[in-house]
Amino acid sequence: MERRERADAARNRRAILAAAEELLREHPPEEVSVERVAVAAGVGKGTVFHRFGSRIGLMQELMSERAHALEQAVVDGPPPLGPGAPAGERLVAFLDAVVAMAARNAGLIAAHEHARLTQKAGGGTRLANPIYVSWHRHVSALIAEARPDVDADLAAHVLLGTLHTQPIGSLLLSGESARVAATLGDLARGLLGDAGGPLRGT
Amino acid sequence: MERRERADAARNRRAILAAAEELLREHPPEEVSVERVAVAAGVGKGTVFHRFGSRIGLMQELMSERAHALEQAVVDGPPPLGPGAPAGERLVAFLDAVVAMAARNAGLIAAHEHARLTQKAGGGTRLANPIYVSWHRHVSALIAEARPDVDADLAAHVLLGTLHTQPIGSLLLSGESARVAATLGDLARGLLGDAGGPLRGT
DNA sequence: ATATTAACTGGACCAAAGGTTCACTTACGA
DNA sequence: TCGTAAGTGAACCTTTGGTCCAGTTAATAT
Repeated sequence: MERRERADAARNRRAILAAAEELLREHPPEEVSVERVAVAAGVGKGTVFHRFGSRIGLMQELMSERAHALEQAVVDGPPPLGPGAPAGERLVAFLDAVVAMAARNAGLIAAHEHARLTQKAGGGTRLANPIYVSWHRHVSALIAEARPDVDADLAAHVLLGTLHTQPIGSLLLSGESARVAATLGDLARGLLGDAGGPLRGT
Repeated sequence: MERRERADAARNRRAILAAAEELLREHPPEEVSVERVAVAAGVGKGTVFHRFGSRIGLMQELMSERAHALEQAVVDGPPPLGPGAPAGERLVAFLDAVVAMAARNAGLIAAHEHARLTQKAGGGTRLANPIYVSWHRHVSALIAEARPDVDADLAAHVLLGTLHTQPIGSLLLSGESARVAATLGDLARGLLGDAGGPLRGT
């Protein structure tokens, strides 16, 4: 018979995630070692690795929790985020939503990036991050739909990759996410050849 | 009297730089430890740190060598890279040149990024990298000149930060720099509201 | 209730890498 | 030739991601 997760394991898993979340909210990622998370959660280091495989695994689990809501809104939700609106509008709406999410989790994103670079295996492509992949696919598809003549795949990497970048990361941390959303919107509209151009607000 | 660099020190410095360059050309950055560079250069690890201060210091020295030529072309050289051409043209020309340089040194850029994330101090902003700062200032100024209404500072970060991003990095490594240059050009032209829009080639 | 078992646990342990120390050596000016 | 500041490099330190494994325990079968 299929055994489900043991009660104690589930409790510890939640304790670890909560501890990591809290530590990342109050400390820069490079100060949040796996061991420290384990201590804060009241478990041994081995347990953390047993459950999450690696530092990256832990970060990814945290990311997934957060990304799930956005994912649903895109697939099922009402326009302009969900299906139904024109591609251009959906793209801008999605970028807004992603920036908002990134702003709320700037520390976590930085930590994930930190973990990725710290790891040994060179194979640690960002394409191994399922969340990034799904976001990229979405943005890329929207761009291609609106402008079949541009390199949608690459443009999507530029727009999304920005969020993993340090100068933008610190802006998000300092609460200037509106600027980031506006600029990404300008770039996207410009790329799609929107007649209004990058002028915003006017 | 002012003493200049000792002959043996100069010899070792060049040996270290050459060894690092060679190793980075043939191995992914996370496999090129400072110690390995030292061994390849035939010196002790302490010497490397004495000369360059840290892993980042070493990488930055290598970058500077490469960036110097481009710097000159921008300040002194003929248009459209140098002064004289309209801002929009200078911007596109500069992005082309930067992408070309990044393509030639993709391994080095990845290594620098790797070093930055590995270091302890949280203060390791990218703004501590003088080359990035000068590039950013240039791009930002050009954008502001052409379109005073957009957030030039941030747009410049998006355009340049892209080059430090992993998906784009691997494209550069695999020789697809033309795509990268084209897409950055599309984005820049779109942002500047160029009538031609992002259509290229047509 | 008891036995069985597979999953869970956690602290000791390991290796890699950046960085520091310091006694020793050496190039260079006087 | 001599004094010295600069240069050198091997041993050592520390941190951290990750592994090991012997002991523990929750869930299931009898």
